[in-house]
Amino acid sequence: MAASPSLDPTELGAYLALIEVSSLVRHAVEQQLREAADLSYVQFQLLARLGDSPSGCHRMTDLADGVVYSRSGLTYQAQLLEQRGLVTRAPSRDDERSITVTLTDDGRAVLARTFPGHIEVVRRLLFDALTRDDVEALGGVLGRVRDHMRATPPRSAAPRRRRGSGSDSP
Amino acid sequence: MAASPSLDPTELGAYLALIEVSSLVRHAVEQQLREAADLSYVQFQLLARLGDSPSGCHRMTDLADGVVYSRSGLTYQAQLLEQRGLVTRAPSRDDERSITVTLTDDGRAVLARTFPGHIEVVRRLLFDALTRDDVEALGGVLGRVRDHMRATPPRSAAPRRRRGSGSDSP
DNA sequence: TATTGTTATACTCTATAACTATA
DNA sequence: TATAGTTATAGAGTATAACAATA
Repeated sequence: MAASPSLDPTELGAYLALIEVSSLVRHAVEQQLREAADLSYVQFQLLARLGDSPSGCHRMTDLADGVVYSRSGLTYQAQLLEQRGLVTRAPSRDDERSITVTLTDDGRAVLARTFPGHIEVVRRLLFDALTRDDVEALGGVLGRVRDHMRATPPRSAAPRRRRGSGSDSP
Repeated sequence: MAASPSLDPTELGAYLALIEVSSLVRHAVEQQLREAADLSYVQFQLLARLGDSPSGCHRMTDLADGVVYSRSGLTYQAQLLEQRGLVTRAPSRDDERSITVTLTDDGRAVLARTFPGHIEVVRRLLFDALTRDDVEALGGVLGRVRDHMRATPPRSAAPRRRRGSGSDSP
């Protein structure tokens, strides 16, 4: 397999541009979040995801699936947020094994206070150079990629599976 | 400040897709590099950049500008590569302050052995869902963003400047 | 037994500041 | 003085494995 694995120059260029752009955006955004609210990007993502939910809460597992790659990593970040009083954690009534993470008023306030600056950085870095057509094209293509990835065997969501390339039958 | 900072839904969607896609690509690629050659992504980038150079060498500063955000971070990674015999470091004849980093034969071999698998992951994840037009559009737009970013005050390349938004008097 | 989550631990990476040496 | 790079140090983040509790 992987006989002629080279990418077209066009593909290679797109890949390298993706890496460079996303790295710079990520870096700039992390810096802004750190200064504005002393939040890591993961922490911000957790708050944003909770804030986006109508109920303002999610189970740990749901959060882990969308944001972080290991459960322990999520536990770590959630603990930090809880210590700062930005979220609460409590067992779910639905399923006693699950923990429901809920955004507090303080957490919502921090989110509201942080979001504008975050968006500002993104817009300046990412969108100021683009036309509306560019933005639509970018979102369209990346959305397609995202859907493809979500449908693809997600190495992360299957901590059980040894990402072995064939016989993983225990 | 930042009175109406919200992004269009289109912009927000493009941004979120960019973050999710780049995170997943990065994660998958890092995993592959770690398993295939025990390389971090930064280390791979350094090797790739050196391999891409006609002379097979670069100054530390040039490498730092393109790959890493702090000089000490680059020193750290370069040391690891040197310990493994994948690069050499020697003072430049041109400017005795500079260190010239050179890819060794072993380094080139590792690069050659690692690149196909790397590309394979990228293609499967990123390009299998895209048409040629998609790829061209993606590369075009991201290339424009990259150019814009490179022209923009690079917070990273100016470790001296306190990125304070006006009065940075300590 | 399978799932949810935590803990303990070890390790990688990164950044800051102080330092040396050359231009 | 400014630039190129290293070192010391400290801290954040992540993953793995072992663990407890619920379904």
